[in-house]
Amino acid sequence: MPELPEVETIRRQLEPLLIGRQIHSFQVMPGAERLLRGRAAFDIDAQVRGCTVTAVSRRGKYLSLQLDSDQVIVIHLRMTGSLRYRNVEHENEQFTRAVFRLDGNRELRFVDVRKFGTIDLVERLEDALPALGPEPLSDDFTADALWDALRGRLVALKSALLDQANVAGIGNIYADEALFLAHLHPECPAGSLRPRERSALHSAIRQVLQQGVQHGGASFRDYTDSAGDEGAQQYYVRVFRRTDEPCDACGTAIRRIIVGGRATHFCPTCQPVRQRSRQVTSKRRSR
DNA sequence: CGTTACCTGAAA
DNA sequence: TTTCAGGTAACG
Repeated sequence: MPELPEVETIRRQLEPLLIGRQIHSFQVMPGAERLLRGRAAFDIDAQVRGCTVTAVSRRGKYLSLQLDSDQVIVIHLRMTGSLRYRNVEHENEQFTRAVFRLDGNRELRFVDVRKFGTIDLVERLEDALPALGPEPLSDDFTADALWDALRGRLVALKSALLDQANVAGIGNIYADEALFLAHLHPECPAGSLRPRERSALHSAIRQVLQQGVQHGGASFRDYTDSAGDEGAQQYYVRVFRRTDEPCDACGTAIRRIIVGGRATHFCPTCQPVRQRSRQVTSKRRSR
């Protein structure tokens, strides 16, 4: 469920709460063992016991807790995962799948209805990450860097935005929103963008993600932050899940289509299919 | 490359 | 009862 702005919101909340805290134990609930991707809970528990959290970071949609043992806990929330920072006495959330017991009678709870989320323990962060594109809110993310990822590709532009190897952290909400802001049709070939469109897309991506962070993320269905509160970004979306509602730029009914297997929302007037898609040139060399 | 599987509950 | 879901990896 959570995309970059939601994970960043959680990171900002947890950072001051977790830094300096010692982990007393780690436990996985019965039936949720798969979230460790084959590793045994007792093994993780043995390694993190007594360790202190020294940093809380984010890369794309991954959250990581650096430990003073020089190991890193890497968490991905996938579709319905969330984290809760609670006092031990606080009522247990339904669908709690794993718990880090901390000093001061605190707990970090991993809650996840669908059990898609994962927790890894590694020596170096990169060991737990797949190939990821640039961080869209960092200086590394330039219009040129974006174009490097899109050039030569025939896939639907939206699918390219969802590919974490191109840009890290964009998900279904912010892909639709960025394309709306950039006036680009979600199905146009990724490699067909002209220079102005590339820079429009580049700034649209940054804008929607920044706005998402400012509003504490978007709570459409499941997302809540580490205190259990909702974000506000759902009140600011222009197209996402607004099927048949009037576009607030031009009044045209928002359309919903499926692109790359994902529900996709756009304004057919503000985001027209390009008359003649320009040739996709220079094939991109394989990474 | 597009499609399917992974899970489970809420909404239609 | 069926459809749908803020994601990704594994298919063919």
